[in-house]
Order: sequence, then C-alpha cells, then structure tokens
Amino acid sequence: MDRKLTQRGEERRGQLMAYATQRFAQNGFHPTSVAEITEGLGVGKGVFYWYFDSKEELLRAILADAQLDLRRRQRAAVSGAASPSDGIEAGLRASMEWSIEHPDYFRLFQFAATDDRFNGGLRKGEQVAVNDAAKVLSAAMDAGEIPDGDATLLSHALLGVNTHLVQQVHRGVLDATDDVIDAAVSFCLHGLLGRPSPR
Amino acid sequence: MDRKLTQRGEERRGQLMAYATQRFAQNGFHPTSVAEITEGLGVGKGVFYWYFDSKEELLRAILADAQLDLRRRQRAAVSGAASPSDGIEAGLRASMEWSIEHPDYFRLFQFAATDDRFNGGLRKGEQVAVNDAAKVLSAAMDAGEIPDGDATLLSHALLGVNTHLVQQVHRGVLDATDDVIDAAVSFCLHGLLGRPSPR
Amino acid sequence: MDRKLTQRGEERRGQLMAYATQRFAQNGFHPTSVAEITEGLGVGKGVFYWYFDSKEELLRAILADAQLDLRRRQRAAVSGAASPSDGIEAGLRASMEWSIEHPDYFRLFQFAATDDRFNGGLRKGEQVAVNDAAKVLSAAMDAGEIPDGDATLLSHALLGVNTHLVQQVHRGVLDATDDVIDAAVSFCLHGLLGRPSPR
Amino acid sequence: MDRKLTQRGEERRGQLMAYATQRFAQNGFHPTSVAEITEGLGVGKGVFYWYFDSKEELLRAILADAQLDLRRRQRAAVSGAASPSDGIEAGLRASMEWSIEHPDYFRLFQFAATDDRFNGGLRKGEQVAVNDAAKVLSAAMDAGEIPDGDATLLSHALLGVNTHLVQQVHRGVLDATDDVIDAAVSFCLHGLLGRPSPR
DNA sequence: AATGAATGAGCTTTCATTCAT
DNA sequence: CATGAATGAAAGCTCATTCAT
Repeated sequence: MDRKLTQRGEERRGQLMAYATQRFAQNGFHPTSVAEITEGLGVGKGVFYWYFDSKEELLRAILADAQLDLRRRQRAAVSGAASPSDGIEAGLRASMEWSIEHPDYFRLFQFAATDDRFNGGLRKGEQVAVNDAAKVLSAAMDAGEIPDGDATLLSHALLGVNTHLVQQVHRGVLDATDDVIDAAVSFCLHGLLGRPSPR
Repeated sequence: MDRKLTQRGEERRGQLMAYATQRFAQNGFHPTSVAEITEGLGVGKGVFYWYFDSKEELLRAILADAQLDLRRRQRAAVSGAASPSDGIEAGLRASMEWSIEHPDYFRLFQFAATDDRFNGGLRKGEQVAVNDAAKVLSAAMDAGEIPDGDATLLSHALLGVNTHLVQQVHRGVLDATDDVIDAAVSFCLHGLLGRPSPR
Repeated sequence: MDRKLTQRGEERRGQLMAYATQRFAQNGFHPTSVAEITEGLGVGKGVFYWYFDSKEELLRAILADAQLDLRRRQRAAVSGAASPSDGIEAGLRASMEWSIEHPDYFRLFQFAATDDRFNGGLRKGEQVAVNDAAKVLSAAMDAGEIPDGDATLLSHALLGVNTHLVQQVHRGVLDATDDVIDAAVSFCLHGLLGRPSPR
Repeated sequence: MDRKLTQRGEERRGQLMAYATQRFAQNGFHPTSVAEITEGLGVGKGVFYWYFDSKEELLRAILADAQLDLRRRQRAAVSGAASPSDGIEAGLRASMEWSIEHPDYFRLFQFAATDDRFNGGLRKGEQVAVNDAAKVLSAAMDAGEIPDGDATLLSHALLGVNTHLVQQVHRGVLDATDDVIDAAVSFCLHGLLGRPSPR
C-alpha cells in the first residue's frame, strides 16, 4: 500500500490509526472488527481498505509508529547522558516514562509479543535496544564499574523489570508516581552492581 | 459444567486440554478453532461441548490447571527454605524452572494477560504469589536484611525479571542453562539488597 | 475436502451440485453467489462450506462429474462399434446426444473453457477424447479408408462441428431433431473423406 | 455515453479499450476490476467513468469494435471472390486469419458467448455472417454445385470448425501455420460437397 | 477532463455453537 | 457419550460507482 496521500488522506489515515489503537488496546485485536473501527469514525468500510491492505497491516503500521516514537525518546535521553551508567539510567527512565504515558501502545506491544504474526517487527526493535544497552554494559564491565556477566542477559533483566512494573502501573496495582521509576532504577542498578565491592 | 466424569471421561477431557494447550500456544487462541481441536483428536465436535461449555471456558480451565501446578511447585520450594531470603531465592528458582519446563503454559499466560476475559483469573493468582513474596520481603526489611522499600513493587520487579528472561529462553535468545537462572537470582537479590545498609 | 459423508450428507452434496449447476448455467458462475445457492435450497450458508472448500471447488466438482458422465456415454457408444469409421460416427453421435440432453453441463463446459481456473481439468479430458479419436483416424488413414492428414487437427475439426451445432440447438437457432446430428455426422464424414481418393 | 470527444479524448478512450481488452482476455472479465484498468494506465478512476457508463458498457464497446473489424475483413475477402464457392473459402480464410491474429478479441468473443449480458450483440453479428454464408450455400445448392441441405446448419458447421481450430491454435495445441487453415478449408469444402454426386 | 477519496452493498468464508440421530 | 450435519451471525475484504475538489 504505497499510495500517495493528499493532506486529507494523511489525516484520515491518522484518524484510523488513532482510533484503532484505542479499540485494539481496549478490546483486543481479534475481537475488534474493521466495521467497528469505520463505524466508530462514521465512515464507510471501504475507507479502511483504501488506506490499509488488511487489519493486520494496520496493526503493524501502528506498532511501527509506536516503536519509532519510543526509540526516538530513548535515543534523545541516552544521547544526553554524561557517562555510560548515566546512559543506562536515562534509557531506563525514558522507556518507563514513555510506556506509562502511552498505555495503549504499551498494551499493543504486549499483545503483539504473543502473536507471531506481529512479533517479528517488534523483536527486531527490541533487539536493537537490548544490543545498545548490552554494549554500554560491556563497556562498564571492561571499565570495572560493574562485575562481569552476560551483558545481553542483564539487558533483558532490565527490560523485564521495566516492562513488568509499567504493566502494574497501568493495571492500577502501582501508582504512576516517580517513585516507581526511581525504585525500578535503583533495583536495576544494584542488580547490575552485584555484590557490593568490599571496601 | 460440573459433570461427574467417568474414568474415560476424565481422560478425554485431559486429551482435549492437552491438545488445545498445544494449539493455542502455537497458533494463538483466537486463530485456533474448536474444529481444529476436535479434528486434531479425531473426535466429533459434540465431544468438545460435552466437556466444556465454550472455547473460553476451555482456556480458563487450562490456565487454572497450569496455575495450580505452578503454585504447587512454588509452595513446595518455598516451604523447604531455611530462611526468608532462602525462600525468595527458592521461589524464584522454582518459578523460572517451571516456566522453562512448560513453554506452552507460559505462552498462554502471556496471552491471557493481554485479554481481559482471561486476565481476571490469572491476576488473582499472581497477586497471591506477589503477596506471599511481599510478606517475606517485608519480614526481611523488618529484620534489617534488606533496606526498606515498597515490598509489593519489589516483588513485581522480581516477577518481571523472571518472566522476561524466561521469555527470552523460549525465544531462543538465551540458552536454557542453569546460568540464566543463577544470573537472574543474583540480579534480583542484589537488586533487593540495594545500597548496602550502613551498619 | 475428503470428508466421509453419511447417506444424508451424500444427498445434500448432490442437491447442492444439482442446484448450483442450474444456477451457474442460467446466471453465470460469477454472478451466482453462494448465498443464492444455499437460500435456494433453504439451508444455512455453512452447509455449503461443509461440503465444498469454495465456490470454485464446487464448479470443479460439477465439471468433473459431467465429464465423467460424458466419457462413459462415449465409451459405451464407441465400444459397440463394428469398424473404425463406425466408431467415429458412434462417438460423434453420442457426444452430440449427450450434449443436447444436458444443456446445463454444456453451458458450464463452454464457460469453463474461457477461464483458466477451470480450463485445466477440462482440457485434459478433451485431449483424451481427441487422442482417442485421432487414433481411430490414423488407423483409418493407414487402412486407406480416408486420405492422409493431421489426425489431431481433424479430430478437433469434428469436435468443433459437434460443439457449435449443439450450441445452436441450445440457443434455439436449430431444432433438436435427429436431423441435426445426421447432418453433422454427414458433414464430418465427408470432410474426413476429403477428395474421394481416385481409384 | 454519446460524448463528443476531443482528439485527446479519443486517444484516452482507445487506451482504455486496448488495455482492458488485454486484461479481460488474460484475467477474465469478472476478475478484472475497473481499478486494475485505471491503475494499469496510471489514471484516476474518474477517467474511466468519463468515457464509459460502466464496466459492462466498456466490454460491449470492445466487442462491437472487434466485430466491426472482423466483418470488414470478411467483406473485403468475400467481395473479391470470383465464384460463390470461392467466396465461401475466402470468407473462411479471412475469419480464421483474423481470429489467429487477434487472440484477445477471440477470447473475449468466447467469453461473451457464455454470458447473456453480452451475448446479444454478438449473436446478431454472427447471424449476419451466417446468413450471408447460407445465402451463398443456397445458391450453390440451387446450382447443383453441392447437394441440398440445411444451409443455415451447414454455415454453422463451417463456423464451428473455424472457431474450434483457431482456439486450438491459441492454446498451442496446433501450430499457427497456413496448414491449419488449409486443412480447415479442405475439411469444410468436402464436408459441404458431401457424397460426391455420381457422374 | 481528471483525481483521489469515499460509499456501502454484497461477496466469500469462518466459526462457535446446537441438535437430531 | 459421540457423531456428523446444520445454523447463521459476523468477519474480512472487494468493487462498481459516485462525488467533491
């Protein structure tokens, strides 16, 4: 679907994506029908297929957009960091903040992770982020700042903490205060530091 | 569906659940049809509805079974622990081991978490586990073993690490060696210890 | 679709094929919807897909059945012939009679010939019939009964006469009397004989 | 749609018809969408409906054009013939040559013959041609050149041979050499001559 | 003349569920 | 208990056609 869109077309496409994001996040992808989306926007069903090849493609487009936005945020945060460990912390904070600000995207990520049809695109993105983090961790290990360990594994551990805590926030189990982020960051950094070097 | 089942009936029910677990995990819940399940087992569709009220109920039954099994394993592990912190470690290890051993159940948990129709049952179970863990953490805090903090939040952090690393193992990103579990445990324990409390 | 069908199922399948044959022949394949077929029989839409994988498959099944029937008729006619030329005449007559008796099947053959999706199956059948005829013609040539010529081409010429005249009968341009068949046979035989070999 | 078209307009209309002819012949009329045609030409959908009232009308226009062209060719051929039987042969040859040169048109004729919505126009044209031929045949019968018979029926027999052999050429079953036409003509003429009148 | 967007009826197909046997 | 057949709402998607610009 490489249609050249007019200004108006671009807007419609955006509307469809925004509304679908909402419905998919609230109702689930499979239970949300294309008709529900177009009716919700008060347009004909054909409109949908003018802009997207299929319902699947729509979700993929949404996910790609969201990932792009998240990555931009992370990059911006990390690039302003003074030291490697600062970078890790900044990246962590940026991820969590973004995820808390975008509950719908977060939910779609979670769903997409359970479905191989969408998984692919996400995993590549995740891998990039994890690799970035792993590189920083490796550097820190080489510099003796943190004990040696499997940098990839540790990066995933960070991601796990991050993700799960955000999920609890969205579920209302935890409050969306800065404390959650602070606690997560603290937990992660100490987890990385490992056995406090004897003094 | 509180039918009293004969011996043979129990077996059939078990077959249905086992096969469905497989299909749901591999194909997804929505994309897997009831017909696929009954045909896969070579039985008529009536059989399915003799044992389950609906496809939804089937998944709920599978999830309940799985949770029960997981909890049993955790309880057994924790109950044999000498100290609170030993209990935390044992519980963590037990969770990860079970999750690695049961990829299909793990996938279904992940999926169920994204769908409010199934979420409910799981969350109660998760909450119980988290509360158990939080209690131990609180005790450890009171005993000065670990610094004060939000016990619930920390429990979720543990769960996040656990879950995410297992996922990577299932995805083949990480190898299913004991090292993963060791690293996770170490990461978690140090995360909990946080800044070594001044003495 | 290799379902084992009960007696009742076999009947339903037959009903669907018979009714669809009628509708496809009268209305055309594309313009006839599956709904039209099931509604015409007063059954649910699902019934259709219980017996056939798709509308396409249904047509293919109809065509295969029809071809089988036609071939049986031809074989029976030819097998009873005393001489080669008798066989040609008998086959020709059998073809035309069958085609005149089965206007719906005839129409579907005509349509299928215009659509590559259905063409395949038919052409194989046609080729078999043509080859059979060509063999007889070759024999007749060798025996000096008819002048030498391209046996395949001549077989197709016979088929062309046969087919087109039947079409005119169905259209009401020609009357469905034995005269048409007689005339066709005469035309064909003389066409084959060609310039009476000088003696 | 009796729009007066500018020079450029005529060209566009011609482009649309040419491209559609191709697509209809290759893909089939029903399976080819208006969008496919306009996109194939890189023009907007509005263009199509500027020149044609509907997809149906487009096909009718194509068929009418094709018929006109064929008839012109036949008329030219027949008009130059010295004798009635020469005329028959010339007409036959002209038909076959034209049909072999225009596979797309030929295919569309075949398709149109199976659909009552388009059949009408064609049949009138066919009838004219058949009547022309029948008149010549009648004359030949009266003159004792060929045995008496149903002139209309025989004309259709000629048409059948002609049509079917051309089809085989397009299908690659027969080679598009002059031999095919020669053989067809010979077959037809001898078919008409029937039992060589005893002298 | 031409475009891209929009319409919406209608299509093929799926599928959870029910039911006669 | 079990089966195969049936149901029919609803899904995803297509497409001839219209229309504002």
